[in-house]
Amino acid sequence: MKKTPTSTGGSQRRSATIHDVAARAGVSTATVSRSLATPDLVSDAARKRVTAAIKATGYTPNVAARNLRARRTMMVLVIVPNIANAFFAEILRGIDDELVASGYGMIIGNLDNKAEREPRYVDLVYSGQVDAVLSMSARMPAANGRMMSEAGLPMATICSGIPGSGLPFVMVDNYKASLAVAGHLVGLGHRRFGYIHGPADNVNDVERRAGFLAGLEAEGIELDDVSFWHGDFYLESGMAAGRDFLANRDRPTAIFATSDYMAIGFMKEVGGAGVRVPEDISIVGFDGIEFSEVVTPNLTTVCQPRYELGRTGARLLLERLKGGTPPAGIYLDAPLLIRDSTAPPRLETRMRRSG
Amino acid sequence: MKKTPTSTGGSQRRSATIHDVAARAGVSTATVSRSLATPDLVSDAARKRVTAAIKATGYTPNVAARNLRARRTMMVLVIVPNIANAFFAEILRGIDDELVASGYGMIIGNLDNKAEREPRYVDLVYSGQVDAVLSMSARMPAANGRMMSEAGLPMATICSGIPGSGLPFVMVDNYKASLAVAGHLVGLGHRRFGYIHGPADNVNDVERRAGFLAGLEAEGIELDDVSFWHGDFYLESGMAAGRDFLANRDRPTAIFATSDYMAIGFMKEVGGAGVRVPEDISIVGFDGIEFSEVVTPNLTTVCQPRYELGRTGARLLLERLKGGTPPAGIYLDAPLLIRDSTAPPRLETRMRRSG
DNA sequence: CTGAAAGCGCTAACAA
DNA sequence: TTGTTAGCGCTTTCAG
Repeated sequence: MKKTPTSTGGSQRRSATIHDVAARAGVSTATVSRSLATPDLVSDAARKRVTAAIKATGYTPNVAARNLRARRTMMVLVIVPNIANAFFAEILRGIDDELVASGYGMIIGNLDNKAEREPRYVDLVYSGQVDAVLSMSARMPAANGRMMSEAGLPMATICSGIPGSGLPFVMVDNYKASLAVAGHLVGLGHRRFGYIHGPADNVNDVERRAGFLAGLEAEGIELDDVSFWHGDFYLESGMAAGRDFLANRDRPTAIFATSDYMAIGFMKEVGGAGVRVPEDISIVGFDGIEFSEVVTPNLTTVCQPRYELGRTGARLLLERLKGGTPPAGIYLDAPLLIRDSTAPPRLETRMRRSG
Repeated sequence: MKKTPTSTGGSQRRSATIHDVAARAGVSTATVSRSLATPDLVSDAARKRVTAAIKATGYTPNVAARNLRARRTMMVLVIVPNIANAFFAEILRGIDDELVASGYGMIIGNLDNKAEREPRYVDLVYSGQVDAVLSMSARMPAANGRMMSEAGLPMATICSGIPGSGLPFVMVDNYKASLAVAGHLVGLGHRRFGYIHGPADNVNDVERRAGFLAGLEAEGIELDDVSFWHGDFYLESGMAAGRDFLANRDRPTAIFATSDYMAIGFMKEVGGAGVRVPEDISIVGFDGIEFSEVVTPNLTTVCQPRYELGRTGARLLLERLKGGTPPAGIYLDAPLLIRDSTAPPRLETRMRRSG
C-alpha cells in the first residue's frame, strides 16, 4: 500500500507528477520517463498511452527533481558588468538566441559595476544552479577565497579575456583596432591627439592605448603631444573630459575615446560650447553602439560585432558542454566605421602648428 | 554500514554534501541543515562545529535538492519583449536590485518580439523552475492552450497591464501623460499635429492616442488636422514616418511619437533633409531613455521612471511571495520633460494656416 | 521492451 | 536541542 497517489484534499491544486501519468497510462514511472527522454526505447503502444496520459493530466516534468537526479540544470549564468549599459544589451541577445536554440536558459548575474555583487554569483555556481558560466567582466568573480573558475564548470568570456585565467574567450583585437584608429586620424592630417581612458584597470583599455600610441609612433608622431583624460566608459566621464578640453588653450585636433558613450558625451559637451565636430575637432569612439549612428554628427567608431560576440561566446560554451574542445580564443573583426565625426584638421590649426 | 560517505576514486572531484559536513562535525545532517536555515534552534557548540566543518569541506548546499524538497527556487522569471531595447535595460536593473536584496535571482525570458518564444517560458513556469513571474509584455504568454497565469504562480506586470488578466501592475498613466503632451503643444501655439503609433495592438499606444486626441479636442483642435503614421516603437519606423512627412506638402507643425526611439528616428530623418527642430517642427517623444537627453536637440519627452518601475514591480511580487496582499495596481508619475525639441510654430506657418 | 528499486542531496515532521 | 526517518519527483541501473 505504499506510495498510493492520493489526491490531497488541500485547496492547493497539486500539479501532476510522473506517478499520476504512469498510473493513468498503466505503465511504470520508468516508462514515462523513457518516453520523454529516449522514446526509441519504448514500444509504440506504451508511448502512445503515455502521451495521452500526459495530455490528460497536463503533466510537466518537475525540473528540480530532474536536475537533482541528472546533475544538470540547463541554465547558464551570464555575468554582465552593468545591465543598464546599452553596449551589453545586444550581446545578451546574441547569447540568448544561441542558448535557447540548444535548450538552455540564461540567469543574469548583474555586477552593477560593484565587486560586492560577485559573491552571490560565486555561490550560485558552487550550489549547482547552473551548468556553465559566460562572463563579460574582466575580473574573475571570487568570494571567501574561492574563485568562480575553481568550481570546475565550463566557463568562457566575451569582450575581454580574464588575465591569467586561461579561459576561452571571444573578443576583438583591441590593439589592432586602435592601431587603425591612429592610422585614420594621422592620415587625415592630425598631429595633436587626445585619448580618453576607460576605467583605470581595464585590460581592454590598456590594449587600446597601447595600439593607439604604437600607431601614432609608427607614423612619426611625438607622443608628448598626446593628452590623456581618465574616464570610466560612461557618458558623464566623456563630458568631464570635454569640459577639461574646453578649459585648455592648447587643444588637440583629434580625440580617441575608448567607448562610444564617452565619445558621445565629449561631443555633446564641446558641441554645446560652440566647438564644431568635425571641423574643429575630430572624434573617434569605440564599440559601435546603436546610437553612435544616431547622434549628430554620426560617430566614427570601431564597431564591435556585439550580436556575434554573444552568439560565438555562447557557442564556445555549448561546445564544451557537449564535450568538445573549442578553441582557446577567437578574435572577431572590429572594423573602423568612418562616419562624420572625423575630418582633416582646419588649415589654421595646421598652420599654427607649423608656424 | 549503509551510506558511508566513500570518497569516490573517480577523477571528477565530487563536491562536499551535507553528509560530509555532518560526519566531520559529528552531528546529524538535520543539524547541519538547521545551522544554516534556523541557527537559533541549534546549540552554540554544535553550530560552531558545523561552521568549522563547512569551512573545512568547502560545502555549498545543493540547490536542486533544496528546491525539490522546499518547493521553491528563489528565482523569478522576467519576461522582456526585447532585451536589446535600451528602454528595458534600466528597468531590468531596478528589478534585479530589488530581487537580489531579497535573495532572489533573475531568469531572463527574452521574447525577442516573437510570440514563438512564449511556449518555452510557459514550460519553464509549469516545470517549477521559478517562484514567480514579472512580465513587461502586454500579452499573456501561452502554449498548448494553457496560459502562464494558470500555473498559479504569483505574477505581476510592469509598464503595461495585460488586458483582462487582473494581474497587479506597475505602470505610468499613459492617458494622462499624453493629455499633458497635447496641452504642451497646443499651449505653444500648434494647431496641426502628427502622431506616430507604436505596434498596432499595443494597449499602451491605444491609451496614448486616446489621451493625446482627448487633449487636443479639449483645446478645441479639429481632429481632422491630425496625421497618423504607423510605427513599432523602433528607430527605423520613426525614420520611415520622417520620410513620409518630408514627402508631404501640407505638414503638421508638431509631432508626438509614442516612443523616444521613433521620435529620435523621425528627428534624424527630417533633420538630415534640412528641416530644423524645433524651428520648423516640434517633436515630443515618450519613455525618457538615456539618449533622449543626448541627441541634438535634446528631446522633449514623457519620462517613464524606469528604474522605479522595475523596483516597484519586483517589490509587488516579493510582497505576494511573502504572503502579503499588494495593491492591484500602481501608477507612477511620468513627468513631461520639456527640453529643446519643442517650440512655438514659426510665424509664417501660422500665417499660412490663418490665410 | 518493461518494471522494480535505489537513490540524487536536502528538509521537515516527529520523537527522544 | 538533537537524531531518525520519510520522502520531494525524477532517472537509471539491473533484472527479467
